[in-house]
Amino acid sequence: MDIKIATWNINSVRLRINLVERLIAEESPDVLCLQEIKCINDAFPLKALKAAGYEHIAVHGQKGYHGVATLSRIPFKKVDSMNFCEKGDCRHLATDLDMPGGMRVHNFYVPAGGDEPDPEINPKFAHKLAFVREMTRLYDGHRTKSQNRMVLVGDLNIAPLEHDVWSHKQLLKVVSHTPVEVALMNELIASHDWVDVMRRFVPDNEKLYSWWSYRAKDWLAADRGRRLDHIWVTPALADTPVSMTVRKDARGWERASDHAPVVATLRL
DNA sequence: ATGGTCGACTTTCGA
Repeated sequence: MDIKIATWNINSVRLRINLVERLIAEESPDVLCLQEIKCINDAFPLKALKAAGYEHIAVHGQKGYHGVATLSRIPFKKVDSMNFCEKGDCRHLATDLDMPGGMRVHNFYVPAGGDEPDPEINPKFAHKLAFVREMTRLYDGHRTKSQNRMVLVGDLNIAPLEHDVWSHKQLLKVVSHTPVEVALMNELIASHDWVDVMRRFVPDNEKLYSWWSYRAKDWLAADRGRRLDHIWVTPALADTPVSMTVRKDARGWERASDHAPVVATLRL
């Protein structure tokens, strides 16, 4: 069987519900992970998304900021969310899919980290680094069987490779591509042997982005993007990815999010 | 040259 998983930082799900519906109509993913829903659970557009074919919806929202939701055509066996950095922010959902062999889907919204790339003077950057460190310790020690087949997606707010940004040199001191956070992300990847699914399909020496700033006069012409969104799988699923698409066209839709959806299909 | 644009508990903050 194939399972199609999509991740999208929607930047207000209420404002862009029509764009979510459009992506669903065009891609029909089995699982859709949203970040920055920016609403409390009660304000989440549950009815519209159920009508779009998602009977199983986990929402972890808060007022105004952050918030994640995982929509699925496959039932959940279990839904968890971890509280990182004891902040109470809604930045994570883990859903166990009820399917042969099982599969756990982690949906993450990592703190952006503010502007100043010095944790000594910027508490937001310190929070980001602490958050990624906590992710590294997510499965210290033994994993359970349900933690064997895992997918981790989301807006991780870090572009680790040279060609994950439009200018490696010019972004070395820009939060999202600084050596300290890239090193932490690499530790996180190594800690669970995560496989970078996007880079399975696009070589490391080719530019690959999922986010383009709102501030550019012409985002498409300037093409000063960064790869902040990711799809990773554990080694048990390393041989399953058969396709991956960054829906860059969605960045050009009317009243778009600044992030493009990333879609991958796993063949089980 | 140190901006620019979004969305939200908008007159400010987070991204």
